[in-house]
Amino acid sequence: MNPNQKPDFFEQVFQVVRLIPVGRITTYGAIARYLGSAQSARMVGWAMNASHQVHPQVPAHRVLNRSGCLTGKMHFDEPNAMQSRLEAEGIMVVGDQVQDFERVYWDPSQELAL
DNA sequence: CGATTGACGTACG
DNA sequence: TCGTACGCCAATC
Repeated sequence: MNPNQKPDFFEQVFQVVRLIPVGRITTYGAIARYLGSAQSARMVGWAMNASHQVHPQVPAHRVLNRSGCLTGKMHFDEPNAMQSRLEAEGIMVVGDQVQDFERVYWDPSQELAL
């Protein structure tokens, strides 16, 4: 990376994603909104794309879209990895869609509410 | 430098 | 209620 280690939007996203508890998930929009870029949910997804080469391990598999669908499963080393990890954490996934989405949903602006 | 795409979300039909 | 269209911001072609 560049020596200009300013508060990158990407790093901000990684930080929040890492705070997601096991067995819980969140959405791109929720993270974007928490960072103040509510209308830049796409940037969150873009950041996730870089999360593979970043820091320890960013639980990108815990980040889904507003529908609770595993939109980014195809971007993992193996499309099956995302669902497998979610199921391993107790999250039921059927048809690339998370079950009990509302129950496992974790909102940073709510849990990390300032 | 300009056009297109993208791990999304909201609005409209 | 479901399907389609448009908007945002940044990176890549």
